Amino acid sequence: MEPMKEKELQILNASLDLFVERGFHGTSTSEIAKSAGVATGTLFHYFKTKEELINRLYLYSKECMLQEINDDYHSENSFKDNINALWTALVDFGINNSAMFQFILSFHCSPYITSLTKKEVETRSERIMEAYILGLEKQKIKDVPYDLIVDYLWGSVVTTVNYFEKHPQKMNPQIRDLAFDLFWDGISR
Amino acid sequence: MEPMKEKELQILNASLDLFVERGFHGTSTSEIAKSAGVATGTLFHYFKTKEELINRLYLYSKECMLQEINDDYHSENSFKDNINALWTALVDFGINNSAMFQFILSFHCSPYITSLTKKEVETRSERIMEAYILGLEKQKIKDVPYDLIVDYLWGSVVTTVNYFEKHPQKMNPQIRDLAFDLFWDGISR
DNA sequence: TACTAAACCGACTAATCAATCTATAAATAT
DNA sequence: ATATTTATAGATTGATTAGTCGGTTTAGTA
Repeated sequence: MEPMKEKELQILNASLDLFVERGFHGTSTSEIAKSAGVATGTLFHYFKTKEELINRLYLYSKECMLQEINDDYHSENSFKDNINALWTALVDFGINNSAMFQFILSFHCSPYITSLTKKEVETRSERIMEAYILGLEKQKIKDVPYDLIVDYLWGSVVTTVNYFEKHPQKMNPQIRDLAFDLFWDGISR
Repeated sequence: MEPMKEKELQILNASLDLFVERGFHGTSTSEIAKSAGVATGTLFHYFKTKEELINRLYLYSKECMLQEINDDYHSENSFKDNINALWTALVDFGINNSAMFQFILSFHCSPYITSLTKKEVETRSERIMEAYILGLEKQKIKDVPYDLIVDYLWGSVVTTVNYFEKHPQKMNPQIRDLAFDLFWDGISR
């Protein structure tokens, strides 16, 4: 991604919080501009339309998340350890970037995100996941459609992050590892 | 719930589809009225405000879902069989009532649903789940916080329903049972 | 210093929104 | 039969919206 102007980032960050809180149509461009400390004219200088804003915001958020799991794969580690590292990185990202995580969650199947944006994100996502995927040693994992396992991993991450959001006092590595076991013991034979 | 006038139901059904497709603020009351085949005046006769409409729609949807799992508990069956019946009933509801399921998913933590509505739904929900909960025999289940198990069950249902939505050709009882095993083997020791 | 282009501003506009209002028609009660 | 309430419609209203426009400031460059 190209480096971003300061005001552009301010607008992205302001709209991130507002979109999560009130949704796409529930947030007016003037509110975003005010919250970002810029004029509406400036907003439309950086983003041609409100739709372009949310699409760029989606790309930006996904990019942030993917960067977190980019360097976690180590071929010398066991398959379980690698999956655990991936799962944990995603959960940690969700906890430390609550708004971004919720945004990705809420908007990944939203009609405002164009299919072009989705495709761009998916291609990137698949390339990064590839390393983990290749390690999918069939003998240790149940004979279940590959993409069901992937969806199930993401579902488990989402459940865990939301659980920690709801019960912050229970947020500790022990329960986190316990939650991973719920996933791992489910998929392993 | 009280019996509903015909037009009231038409409005609820029309708004269900539109809210899922375009969100709360993305759907205008005039669109809802048109799609329901009534005038806007009629809509506001049955629902004082747009917010009341979405709250009543939420109650109505949850009620439909809870009715599906109301009579499935049988104390003479094993704990696993009961949990399986619950899980399967929820997945089947999600498949057969796609819009309602997505609506519940999207709006259960939405700011438009008042805390009063949420409380009303939760109380009802907890009373129905109680039977299943009581059967939670600790010796068969991992020693994990009770509400994490509940969240994890719901997460597993959501993942499974969405998977079937995405891959309709893979929607069969075999894969459904396989998905249940992913959940069950995760929580059982 | 003088020129240019990009960044930035906020008043403005046409469209759209939730909700109201007035007017009938239908149903129910007396 | 008559009075009263309820159901329905659609035109209307004041507020709000996404996006524009003309002008000003800032930053880079010759």
